[in-house]
Amino acid sequence: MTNLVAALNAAQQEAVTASAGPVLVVAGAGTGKTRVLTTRIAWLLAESKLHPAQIIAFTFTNRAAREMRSRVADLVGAESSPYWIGTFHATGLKILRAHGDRLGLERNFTIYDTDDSLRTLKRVAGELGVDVKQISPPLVRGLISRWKNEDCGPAAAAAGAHGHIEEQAARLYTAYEEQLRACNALDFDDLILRTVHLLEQHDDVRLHYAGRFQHVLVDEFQDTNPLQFILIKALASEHGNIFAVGDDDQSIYSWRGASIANMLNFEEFFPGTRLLRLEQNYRSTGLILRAANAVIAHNRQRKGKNLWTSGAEGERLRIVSCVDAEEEAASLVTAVQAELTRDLKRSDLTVLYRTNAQSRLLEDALRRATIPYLIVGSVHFYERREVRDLLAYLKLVANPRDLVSALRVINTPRRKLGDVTVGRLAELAAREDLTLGEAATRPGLLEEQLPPAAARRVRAFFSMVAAWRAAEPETAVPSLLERIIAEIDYLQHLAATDADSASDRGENVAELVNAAHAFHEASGGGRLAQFLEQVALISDQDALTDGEGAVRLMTIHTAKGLEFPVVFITGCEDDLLPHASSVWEDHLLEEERRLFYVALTRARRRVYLLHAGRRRRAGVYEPSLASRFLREIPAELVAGAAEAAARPALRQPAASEAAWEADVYHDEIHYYAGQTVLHSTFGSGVVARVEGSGDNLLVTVEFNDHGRKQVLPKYAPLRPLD
DNA sequence: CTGGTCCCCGTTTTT
DNA sequence: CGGGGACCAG
Repeated sequence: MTNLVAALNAAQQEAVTASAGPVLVVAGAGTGKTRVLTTRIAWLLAESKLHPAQIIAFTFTNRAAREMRSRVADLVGAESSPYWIGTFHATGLKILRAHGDRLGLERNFTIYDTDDSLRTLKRVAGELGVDVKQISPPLVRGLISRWKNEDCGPAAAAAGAHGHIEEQAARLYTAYEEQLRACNALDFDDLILRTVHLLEQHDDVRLHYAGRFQHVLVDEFQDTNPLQFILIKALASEHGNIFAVGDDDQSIYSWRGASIANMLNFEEFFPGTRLLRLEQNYRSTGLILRAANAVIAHNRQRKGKNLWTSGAEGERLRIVSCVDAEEEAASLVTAVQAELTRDLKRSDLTVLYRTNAQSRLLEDALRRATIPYLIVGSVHFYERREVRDLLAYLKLVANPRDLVSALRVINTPRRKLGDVTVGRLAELAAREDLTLGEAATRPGLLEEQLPPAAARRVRAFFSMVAAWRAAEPETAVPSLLERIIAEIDYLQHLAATDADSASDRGENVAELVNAAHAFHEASGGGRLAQFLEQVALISDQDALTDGEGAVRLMTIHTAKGLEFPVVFITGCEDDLLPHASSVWEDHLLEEERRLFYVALTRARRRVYLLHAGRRRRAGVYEPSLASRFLREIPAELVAGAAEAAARPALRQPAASEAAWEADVYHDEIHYYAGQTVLHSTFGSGVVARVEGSGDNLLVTVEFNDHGRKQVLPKYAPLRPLD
């Protein structure tokens, strides 16, 4: 199997062929991390004669799982590829579906996503009389999530709670857990937490898995949280063959409970660990790497490494200073258009930002310039109201105890079942320990509390649901969905609710139906429960990505793991990148710096760094300073302004000083033959000829050191020296 | 119970 | 500036 590793460099080979036992590979951005993981799997299968079922690999995103699966399949063939390659959540789910009964879980449990959890929490807060103005449900949800990720139950949370807010949150946590149990539902964190409990409390189950999996592989190990690490350790508890790949410099999820300590202390957890480093980068130009190295060197919390490349130095990074965020958007468009006149496709260009809110302005500008663009993974398809409504119907069909879904759709479309009626129904059901549907069909029960007309309407709704449920076993998922849409006259409901958005929302409904058809075909007639599972764990970077001809826009977080020829990093300003909430504490600031590092290292060839002197926040202009991270990039790596102008862009206010760079991008410079100009790469020269105008302006320059060149000022800035 | 109005608040990042 | 929730008048 030498051909497997022949094309790898020495460090990669060492990692791929490492002997059994704990291995930690510190793999910098673009050093072939995925390649090492996939080749390692192939190598294990071939060399150690392992069966595919003896290998388990974890990723963080579905996208990464899919890529790993397909690349392993390329190496060993689809038939011999491991079955257990997936995200932590998906893998937990798989295990819980198989053995959850040992924890008292019913087989058809529902997965509650963030929104479902929040609704549950709000309802519980109402019941407990907790003031949601004082104790905000999203905050509590965050706390509960953190507790769960530290394997801390309601009792322990209450015991360790500090202050009023945490005490109240712990109280809500208790009630929330009871609610989930009553609804036969698990939230995202439970998928891992319960799996851990299952393995801890039932040794036969632990042995079943830990005995079977001979090798545990983990991608993006720096993003694991303590709970995920416990899961990994449990699965590796029999043999200790753990192969983790990560980059401490790309740890950007500590807010989600990820602990860089897992990475920094790996060797303590696993004595005898082989520590390997991948530092040769195959992605970016030398200058981009030098910039990234220089920036990240300011962090103290790191293992330390230095990326290098044997490839070209490439072009310097370009800082684009703008007066305000509107101008930043305009400059982006100009730069994008300039790039498109080179040999690049729109999909080679990617625009990054810190917060989703920044995209609106950029989108507006791109739209005005009729440049096709694609937002990757912001408002998730499955989070749209119309999609969630319909999914709630399906969830209610699949799980009669799903209270959140029942409450969501009982009066959508309007059925004259308002808060009062529904509240009384819920009370009756709780009192009798019944589901809403059972309470509704129990003879005479509704009449205790409800007027006859209301009781009739409630019954009508639940008999409709019951009919769907009865039909479900022999109905294909897409047919069931179409039937529901027709019977509740949902498209009519959309039109009546908001005529403007009805057609967009209608398209989303159609898209959901398409997804159901696609699922039906792909799964060979899979059941409703499977469909809902798949939907629950998918985030739709996976769903709608036919953006070949579009410029991509996404958050830096979303961009992790991807690479692009040209990257535009927008909003390089203090209080945005680094984010305002993170500048006051060192370890938070370091995470922001890692984020910036991730952004830089996405680029293969060119990087644009845009920033604005002011930006609207909540409708009001606020002044913005250039990001401190820009100052951490050595001046000689930055194009144009670097030498002569000493980067005026980095000072504030930028109004007059920013004009120079703004000029470059706004093409307000008039060139003429005989003019002396300065080029960022070729140095100084004399203009020989000027042709064309606007975007097509072509200037022929006789450079002092590089001879005669034709230059498009649009993308190769020329600074007049006269 | 519905539909309208008003006001508040906000924004970090995601499985 | 925009969305969502609270509140009030039919």
